[in-house]
Amino acid sequence: MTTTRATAEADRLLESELTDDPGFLLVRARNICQGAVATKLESLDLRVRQYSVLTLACSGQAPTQRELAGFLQLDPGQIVALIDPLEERGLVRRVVDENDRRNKLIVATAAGRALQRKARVLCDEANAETMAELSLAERDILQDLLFRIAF
Amino acid sequence: MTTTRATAEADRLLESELTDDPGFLLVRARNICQGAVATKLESLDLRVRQYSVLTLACSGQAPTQRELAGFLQLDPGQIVALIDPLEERGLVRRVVDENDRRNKLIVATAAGRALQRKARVLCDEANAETMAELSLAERDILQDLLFRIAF
DNA sequence: TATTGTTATACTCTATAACTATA
DNA sequence: TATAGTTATAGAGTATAACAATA
Repeated sequence: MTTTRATAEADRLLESELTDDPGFLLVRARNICQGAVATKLESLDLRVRQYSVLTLACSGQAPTQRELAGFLQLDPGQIVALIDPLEERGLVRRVVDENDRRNKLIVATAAGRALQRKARVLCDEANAETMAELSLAERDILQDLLFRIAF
Repeated sequence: MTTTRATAEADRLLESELTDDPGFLLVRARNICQGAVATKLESLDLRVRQYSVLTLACSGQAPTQRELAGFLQLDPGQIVALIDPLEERGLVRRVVDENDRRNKLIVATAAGRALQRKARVLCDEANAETMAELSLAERDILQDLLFRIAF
């Protein structure tokens, strides 16, 4: 995402009622945050989505691809293309669930866990930059409010 | 966006540290909100982006296409394709800026203003649904926090 | 020379449906 | 028959560069 913050250029547009639209604010905040994270993760050759999958694979919950799709709000068809490169790089493995052989459980390898720890640090940095204007208490409040919308 | 909330299916994944990542929460909240708004606006044959442009065109600020691009975090090249159908439908007009004939000012027509008012009502409904779990005071807080990240 | 809008192109993301293997 | 994963395809969204008109 090369998109500039491009704020100074059009300050007068803040007059618009769009500025009061929480949906619009969510889109802008998400774009800025996503852009910051994506930039940081480039150094590890990871996409934001791949980082999400890797983190879930590290959770110890051994999610199925179907569960990943639900949690990440993606179609199951997209999960395949998301996991393939991670598996090729040896970061995660697809383990057939012996209780139901249709399921493939996604689990991180040692290399995957190591990379996830590095990525996590970069993400935290990016998020801190994005929320630099907010106090730590405000960040906690935001997190709580977003969680209740998101789940 | 057909994406389901798909929460019940993978509640145990909430254990993952991803749940504490404000970037991930922003993405999920934005997806849910965007989906609700998009569904509502379908009845007016409006995309979310088009609604944003239309609202800015109604602001009385007569933005240039360049200013719209900055405010909406889009490349100038995309603004053309965004405005063309609105102009064809007679909702906005491109007015050459006589002070600088390179600029085209985007202004809403009477029909555009009427449609924007309808769309605004639908958006408010969608946003209210998205934030149903939050008290009115909490919605104000969220709006403030998001604004400070977004601008 | 620099900037606005325009056009074209390629790439990513998203949505949909059909196929296979297991149950 | 129903579900999990896979594959293919089309459409929407995004990034990039070149061009004409204007400054």
